[in-house]
Amino acid sequence: MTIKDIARLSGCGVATVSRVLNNHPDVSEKTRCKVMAVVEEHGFQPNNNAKHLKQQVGTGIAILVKGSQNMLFADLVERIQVLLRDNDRDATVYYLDEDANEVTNAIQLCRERKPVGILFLGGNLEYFRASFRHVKVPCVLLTNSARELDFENLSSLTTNDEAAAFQAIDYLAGRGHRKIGVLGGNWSSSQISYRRLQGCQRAFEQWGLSFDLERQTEPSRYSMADAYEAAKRLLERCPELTAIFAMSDVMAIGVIRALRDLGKRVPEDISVMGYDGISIARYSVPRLTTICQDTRQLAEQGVKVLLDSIEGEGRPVHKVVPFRMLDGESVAQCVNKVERGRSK
Amino acid sequence: MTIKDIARLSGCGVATVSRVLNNHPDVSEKTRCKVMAVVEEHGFQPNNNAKHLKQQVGTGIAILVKGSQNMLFADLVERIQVLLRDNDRDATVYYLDEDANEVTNAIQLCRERKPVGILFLGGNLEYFRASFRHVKVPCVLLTNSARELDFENLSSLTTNDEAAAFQAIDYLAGRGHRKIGVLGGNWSSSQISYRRLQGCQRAFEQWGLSFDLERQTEPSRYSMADAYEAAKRLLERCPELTAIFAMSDVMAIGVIRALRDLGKRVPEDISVMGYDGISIARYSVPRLTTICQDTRQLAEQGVKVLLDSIEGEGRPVHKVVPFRMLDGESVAQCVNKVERGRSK
DNA sequence: CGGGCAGCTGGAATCGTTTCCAGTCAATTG
DNA sequence: CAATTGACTGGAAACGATTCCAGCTGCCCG
Repeated sequence: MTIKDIARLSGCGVATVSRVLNNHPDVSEKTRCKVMAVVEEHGFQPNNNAKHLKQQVGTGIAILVKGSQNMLFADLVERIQVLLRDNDRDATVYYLDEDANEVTNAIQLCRERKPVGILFLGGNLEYFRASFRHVKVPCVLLTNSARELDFENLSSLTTNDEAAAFQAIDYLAGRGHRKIGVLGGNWSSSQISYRRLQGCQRAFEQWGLSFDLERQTEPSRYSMADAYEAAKRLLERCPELTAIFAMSDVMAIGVIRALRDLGKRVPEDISVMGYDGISIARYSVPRLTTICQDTRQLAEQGVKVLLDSIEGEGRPVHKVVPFRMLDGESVAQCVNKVERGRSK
Repeated sequence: MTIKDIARLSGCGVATVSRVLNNHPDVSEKTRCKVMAVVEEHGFQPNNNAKHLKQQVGTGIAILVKGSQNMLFADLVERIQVLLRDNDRDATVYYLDEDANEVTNAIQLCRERKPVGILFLGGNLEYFRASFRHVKVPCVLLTNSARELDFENLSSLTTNDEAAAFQAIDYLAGRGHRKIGVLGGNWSSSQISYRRLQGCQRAFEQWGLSFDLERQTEPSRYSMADAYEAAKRLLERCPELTAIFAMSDVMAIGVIRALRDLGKRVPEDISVMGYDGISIARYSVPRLTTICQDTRQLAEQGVKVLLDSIEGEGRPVHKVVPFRMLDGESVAQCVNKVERGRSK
């Protein structure tokens, strides 16, 4: 069933049918009805390949997601999909392994599909530097800043990771914690983790707390399983900790489980601070005290920026969306006076 | 940059270039190299619209997901995407609201996109009866059986919900629980919930336990927030319960949170049984005792069945994949002798 | 009455591929 | 040496839409 058949059946030319289908103004009401009747009757749908071939555009948008365990991203992806659909766009999601090597692969796929725009969740700047040179379509990086790259087609939206991490540590220190462990991604390969770490360090300095990077931190993937193991390693090496800052809520869940398996209570024996503010934070036991990223804004603005870029609206933008602290039950006032007295 | 340019630059015909690009055998090694060199140099990618237009096929697969809160589906979607990618297919995910009205909308989109196959997670048979009449491409329904529909193009893969729910209740009853609440979807609109409910009822009968459908059950969406509220309503109405069976782990998390907020300990005061076996089950506090669906098999077999159908391999199939009980800490032996003594 | 114009229509060119088919060239064979 | 083969090759016709452009009305006005 093609446009030609419709033309034949409705007794007019293909051009007219096309005009009806695309709501062009200069076609008489009578003809429009006649054509629509035939179209309805046969449930005709124009062939998108032919359409896009002629129009020289795709409509599809690619969503690249790095680290599928990340529930924040799952939330974002869903919001984004809905928003795009409201704008008559549809999106293909590509999940990338947290390990880097699959990325070029995904970009390859992405280029084959010729999306008209790309949303990248959690990507590293290195990927862009290395592989996005030849990507010409507009691109929005979410939860990471690409300000320093200033590519012609690359915008970015992020939480102020440094400030958020600062506040997390500040919050813990303000409750008396002096020995705080930090669990996050690989500092050297992930800007996001690195910036959060910097925020931590600034807070430690400001409070005059010593911070031994080697001892008090432990790299981990952003998954419960990895964080579980990492927390055990960390606590074995550094048993004097009274609080742990996990750089994602999913990790925090793993950490809490690990602590309980070690016979420690949260928050009575040790406090845990999360990051992200995923929905489970409000339902877990104990409820997570966490840094809450604004997924609604990230999604809405991300989509808006991308669509604007696709429409050809000027220069890339690099925005920072606000975060807020979400109080839970996983952080307690530090009362281990005995411990602190004994140490040193 | 088109295939014609490549032809001109490499000094041969378009047909030859096309053959090189598609790895056809009858092209000399020399020509192949020459063409590939030009292709590499310019980073040429053939236009998929033209390709698919000519080949009369899309390669895309649509994944329809009903109820985005469902983490089991999130897990499945990711596995499926990876599997499809390994088979050189790419997929577009459409999230549907748990409310029905959006479905036709999605089907509309689906038809515009002309996917070559559809994977439907958690769909109701009514959707198919109503809206899938005209969908001609192969379709696989996951986590629900479509055996009774016997559409030409509709396969299905599911866990034996009835047996699984039976085992859940049987497990609880076997640990001394006599008053068990059930939290699930809307029995009348969701076959999945209904079959699980039937399994429950069979178990109650077999143990000779009374079961008041109105009092002891509470419908809820498959989300933490809804289950939280539903559990509170249920317990207010029916305070003598010693165990609650939640028809998804996500719901179980909400239930546990609600119970704690009511001052009840899990599992000491009241036991909670989940369903799905999502990864968080092993990390939550307490660890969930739950029915574990085999997501690996669901994904692998689902993809296999769909791809086979696309290749045109005969009749639709309706398979049942095994489940298993995952022991956690959210169910305890019922020792409320006082309670039981007092009642009646 | 004829020229001009507006409103509508349909033929045909176009988009970038794939693939059929006819053609070239060199090697092999009777 | 001519004929037959086989391995390659390139021109051109699809695929199904959009859109330019030319044509056909009917109408108004001078």
